[in-house]
Amino acid sequence: MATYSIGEVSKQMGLSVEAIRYYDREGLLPFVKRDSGGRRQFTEDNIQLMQMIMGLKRAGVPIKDIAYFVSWRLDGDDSLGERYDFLNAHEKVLEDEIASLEKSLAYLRFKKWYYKTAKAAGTEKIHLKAGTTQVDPSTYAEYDQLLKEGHSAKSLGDD
Amino acid sequence: MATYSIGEVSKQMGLSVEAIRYYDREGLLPFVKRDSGGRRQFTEDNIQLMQMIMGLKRAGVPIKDIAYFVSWRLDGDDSLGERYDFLNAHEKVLEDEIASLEKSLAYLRFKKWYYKTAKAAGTEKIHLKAGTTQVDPSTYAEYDQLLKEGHSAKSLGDD
DNA sequence: CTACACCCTGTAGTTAGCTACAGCTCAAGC
DNA sequence: GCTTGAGCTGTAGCTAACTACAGGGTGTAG
Repeated sequence: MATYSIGEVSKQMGLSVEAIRYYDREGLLPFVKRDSGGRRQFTEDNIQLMQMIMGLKRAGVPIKDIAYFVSWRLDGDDSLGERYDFLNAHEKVLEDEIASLEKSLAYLRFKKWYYKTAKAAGTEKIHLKAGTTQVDPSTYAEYDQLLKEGHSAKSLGDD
Repeated sequence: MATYSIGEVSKQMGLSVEAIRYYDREGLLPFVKRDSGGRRQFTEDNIQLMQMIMGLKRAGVPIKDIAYFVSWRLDGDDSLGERYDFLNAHEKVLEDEIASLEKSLAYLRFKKWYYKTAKAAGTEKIHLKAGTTQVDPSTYAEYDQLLKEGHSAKSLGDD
């Protein structure tokens, strides 16, 4: 069965060699065997597992939590319930995070429209209560109106 | 005009006093004046601005970048273009991040379905190529089929 | 047989975004 | 006029997720 060195895996997966060793130290790769000289030998199998692990990492799961997940794997079918619960909990975290980012994006698009129109007018004053740096309520009202008229938030801010 | 102490602002905005001082040190609050004893005095105006800044922070904008944005504000209307470009660039970052998280979420939901069905069968083996820890292609095919039949990814993984 | 690429461990350093003192000042209440 | 609470600065410490050596081993090619 073909095996791969840490350097090969590094290139294949786009991770630094140091990062892979770090993941190993943190308990993410307990399934990786060593050769007689103490070097890590990665099998196809191992690499597929690592891809799963990187999937969790991309999903924002902390490395310590992934280590738990991986250790459950070693317990075999007994831990199927724990693993399901773990993913379920993290699904919620991800959903919440996406929702929060969507809100931030909406806010950012409002601000884009705000600066686009200010720039067109040559001054930010058109949006401010006279003599302050506070945004005038009519600015928000105008934006809401435009959204109601069917303009998308994305298009409103675009130049 | 009413002003607020750092402690009041801390409670009002749900930030620690230390965090606010940290933001000030990093150049996020150059507009905050001091009283004769050197204490920060926040106006209503200041607080609205801070809320805008926290909006950018929630959107994942690094504190150093926000400091640039804030410093442009001090340049007045001359910097409206820069500020628009800044928000535009960050809109793209946010969009990409959301897209990436959506992909992760889809993956996580597949895994939930995978463990839900494995648990129901009592063993993960139903999804693996015999004798390996590699997922059998038929598992992916089955999941894709279910999605095609109109089941939502969210519902498929739910218990 | 020796150079060289690549691997190893262990330890130290880095960045972001805070948190936690230590030691001091100041204003208000009793 | 003294205590108390809140504020100040400056510096040190913390966590996550790496990165960067230093010092040493290994296996293959010429």
